Amino acid sequence: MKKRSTHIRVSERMVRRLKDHLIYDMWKVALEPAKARVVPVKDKMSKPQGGTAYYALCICVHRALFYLERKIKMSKELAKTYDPKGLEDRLYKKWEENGYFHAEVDRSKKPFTIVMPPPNITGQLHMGHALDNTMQDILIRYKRMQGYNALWQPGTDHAAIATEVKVIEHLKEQGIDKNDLGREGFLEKCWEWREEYGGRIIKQLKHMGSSADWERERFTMDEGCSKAVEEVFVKLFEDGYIYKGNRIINWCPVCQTSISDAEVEHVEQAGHFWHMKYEIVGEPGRYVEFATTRPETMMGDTAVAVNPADERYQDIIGKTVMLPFVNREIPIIADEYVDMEFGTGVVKITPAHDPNDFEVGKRHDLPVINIMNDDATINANGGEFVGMDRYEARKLIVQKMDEMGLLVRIEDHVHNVGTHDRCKTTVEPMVKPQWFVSMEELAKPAIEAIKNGDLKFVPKNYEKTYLHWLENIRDWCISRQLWWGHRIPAYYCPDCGEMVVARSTEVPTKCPKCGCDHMKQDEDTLDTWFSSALWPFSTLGWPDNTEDLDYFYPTDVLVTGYDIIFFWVVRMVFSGYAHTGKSPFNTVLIHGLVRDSQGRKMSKSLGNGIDPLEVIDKYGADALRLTLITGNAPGNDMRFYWERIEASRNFANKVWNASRFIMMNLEGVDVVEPKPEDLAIADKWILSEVNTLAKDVTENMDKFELGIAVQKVYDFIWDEFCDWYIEIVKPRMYNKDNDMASANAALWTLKTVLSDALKLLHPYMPFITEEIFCTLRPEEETIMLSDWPVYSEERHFPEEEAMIARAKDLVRGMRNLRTDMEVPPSRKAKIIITSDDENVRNTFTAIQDTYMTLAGATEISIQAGKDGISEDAVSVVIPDAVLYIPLEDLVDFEKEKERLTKEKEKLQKELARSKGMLSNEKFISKAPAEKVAEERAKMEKYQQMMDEVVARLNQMK
RNA sequence: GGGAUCUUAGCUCAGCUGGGAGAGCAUCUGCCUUACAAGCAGAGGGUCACAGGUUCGAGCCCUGUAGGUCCCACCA
Repeated sequence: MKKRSTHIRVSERMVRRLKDHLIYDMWKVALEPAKARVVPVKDKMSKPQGGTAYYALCICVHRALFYLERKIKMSKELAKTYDPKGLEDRLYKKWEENGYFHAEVDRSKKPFTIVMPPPNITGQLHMGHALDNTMQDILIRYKRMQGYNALWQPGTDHAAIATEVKVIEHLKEQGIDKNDLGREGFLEKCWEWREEYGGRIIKQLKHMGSSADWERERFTMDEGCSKAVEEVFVKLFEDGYIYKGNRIINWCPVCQTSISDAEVEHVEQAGHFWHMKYEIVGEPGRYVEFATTRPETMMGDTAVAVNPADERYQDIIGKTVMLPFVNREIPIIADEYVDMEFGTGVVKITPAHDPNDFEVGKRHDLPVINIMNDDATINANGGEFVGMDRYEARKLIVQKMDEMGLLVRIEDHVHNVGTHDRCKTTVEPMVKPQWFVSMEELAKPAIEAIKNGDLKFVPKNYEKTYLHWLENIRDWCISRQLWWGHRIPAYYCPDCGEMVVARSTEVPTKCPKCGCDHMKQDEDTLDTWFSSALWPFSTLGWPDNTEDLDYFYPTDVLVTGYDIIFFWVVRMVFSGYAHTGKSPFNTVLIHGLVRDSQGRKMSKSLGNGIDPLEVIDKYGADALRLTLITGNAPGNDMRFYWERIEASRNFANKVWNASRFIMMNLEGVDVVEPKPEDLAIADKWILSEVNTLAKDVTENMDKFELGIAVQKVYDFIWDEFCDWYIEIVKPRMYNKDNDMASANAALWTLKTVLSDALKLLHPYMPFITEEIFCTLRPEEETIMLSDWPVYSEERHFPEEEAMIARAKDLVRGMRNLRTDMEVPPSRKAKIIITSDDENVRNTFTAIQDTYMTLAGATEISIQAGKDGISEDAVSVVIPDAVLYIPLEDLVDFEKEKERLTKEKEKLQKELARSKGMLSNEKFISKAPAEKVAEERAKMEKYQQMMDEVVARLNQMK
């Protein structure tokens, strides 16, 4: 436990002054018994502050002690600053132990379901998770408070490649090679690794305050999910959507597996264009010149192609050229694919190592010659270059071509190179037997879903991205040459080659064709996303027809980043339609990336990532959550910087202190619901404000405008509740007038409004709100199951709102005047309010106690005319009234004139604008009547204020 | 090549269906005031990228230009 002591913070300069006056030592002596000490502060307060020093000199020792006693008393009850440490873990434990997160089928309630995007078991919590999970938690907590049966279904993903790479590394450290262990042995290690580290990310998510139903935690490779995967594979195969084929795929030479198109990231790279030539057979000295970015593939060339319409090459179509090194004669063919305008209009065709060439090759029945091994070294088909790495071979080939006089020139060239998004290795297109999902038919309902409104994206513009991808979809390569993952349920007969696809419960022991008894399962596993695609329903029990599935499915909202729309969202949607007949969710809430303060992507290699756990440790989870949600439009990337976290922390502290103050005043007092007539105008006003706030926040949250919603709560608590209401009711709280009913009403209102505000804030800042709520209302068990505030017409008080608006105008006018005229706040004054309007005068009388203290008034008199106002009073014009303050000795007439002139200019501008609009006939005739009326009212108000200012100026002459 | 998106105060960003430009941070001034100096009260600061158009009225809608970011795409 941190030991607390009370500090009096003073600037170094003040300490010097105090010492000069011998007060310092006296002060220290006086502070001793209170165990407090004076701490000179270097930072903010070291700037010269004449007023501060002056004030300090005036403080007598007794007064210092009075404050100290109070401060010490308060620090005993609740810490002076909000300290999230300790408190967060304690509250989270309470929530979890009480089962607040758990959801069971309950037909009397409406379900609300979110499936958590399963984090990789290899993952460490990063800002992306933090944002994603905060948004989900906000929605879940909100709906739960609204009375929905809210289920947040969590779990983890087996992350095939990532995990396999991780475990291989792990084994390497122990000197073990994957292949020595064999498939079974390796898988055992993977499971062990998962046992040890796989739950790490879940623990970290809990630090965020995530209220997921951990009792339902799932894993993409657990029994149920695996069953779902198998079922889907078999079904899709039987229906003809899954096929095996020898196609050109993206091969990662480092991970040694095929990858899908979505996993290929195109990166711009500076490379070269090598212009080379092949000699035409039978025409010595005649060459065809072409350009290539990848000379090393030339041993796999099986043709040279030109455009059939290209006049330059008409006479050579059908001839052959000689391929150097391997001395193979290859044809010159004509194909539309070749762009005549580009380069020399000649393309070398390498069907085994280029997707386009593969297509050309198919059209022309060209042989496919693979020249590479799985690790991207040249194989036996590469003649003399066998065994070399692809880049090494490239260099040597260029050199040798040059020596043979076949290299024409080298050009610099920037081009897009496909890389594996996980390891950044340049992918090698290769022809291999792989499994595919035929997408065209399956995509149709997913496209239709957007068009018929079954599925919508927030923000909406991502629907275009989604549709564009689906409308141009290509078949999905689903097989991976990995061990960790769902093994493809296909079985082969080694004798006759027969293949059977079957559920594990129906695997044939004997080959159905030749009857042999040694069927072997396919070595490959499935793409990780194949199982994630089923996540919304596999976690609820599918393929079995469970109660959970029937009740919680389809889910309501899916929250995820725009970066995995193609990987995941698209695949979940088409899978949902294919296997359950429904879209797996009706709304996709998309968020952006969290970037660093300079707008760069946070990445390990740059080392610019900010660890959410570090932020939580320093500022608390609530501050982190608030920072991630505010100041950013849905779907946009956001920058993270520490100043923003501090601002959030400051807000938490504000909430903490306001609550602490209220609770201190509630101590030992029995607060009861006041009679309606006991509620003061200010009470009704703030009750009305929080009532409207509940409506607005609910509306924003229903539209998924989370940032706007919490911003409104923030503004309400800080500006309206703390800076106005609490200040207004302080005299009543202290019960200076000895009016019990009034004090009770004030305290009751404080308590009520604070409770509602805390509830509205709870989804965003769960910890601090829970801690305060439970202290404020010991009879309540938790805020997270309390009722969400609902707008009620009975608590709508427009008249009181208007009245308090007048009080604010008055106080602001007084404050401005004090600043302009340099009247110190300590100087209290008499205020005379004049207004011709009786109603206005009555209002100012009625709300006198709301502004008297804040305006720094000792006495208020309200009158119609200007009788009895001394000539040298200072005045402020506010809507419908003028304030006069007799400050004889302080009035500087020049300053006063200056002030009023400035005011006049301001009003003139406003008046000109208003008059301009109203004298525009077209505005009068075409704009809606209410707008015209509004403008007219404004004009009248300005005119009236203007008249007052002018009258005042004339009087001063 | 196609598409999306952005350009608003010194910085980071809000600004919902078009109706008097906002916040936080930073800056300046005054303040230890019966919760909070992680605070209070004031103040300054913007031709809303540019050019047209629609409209009584445009930061917002339309067209174009410039610049930035991102996604998709088979130009060797």
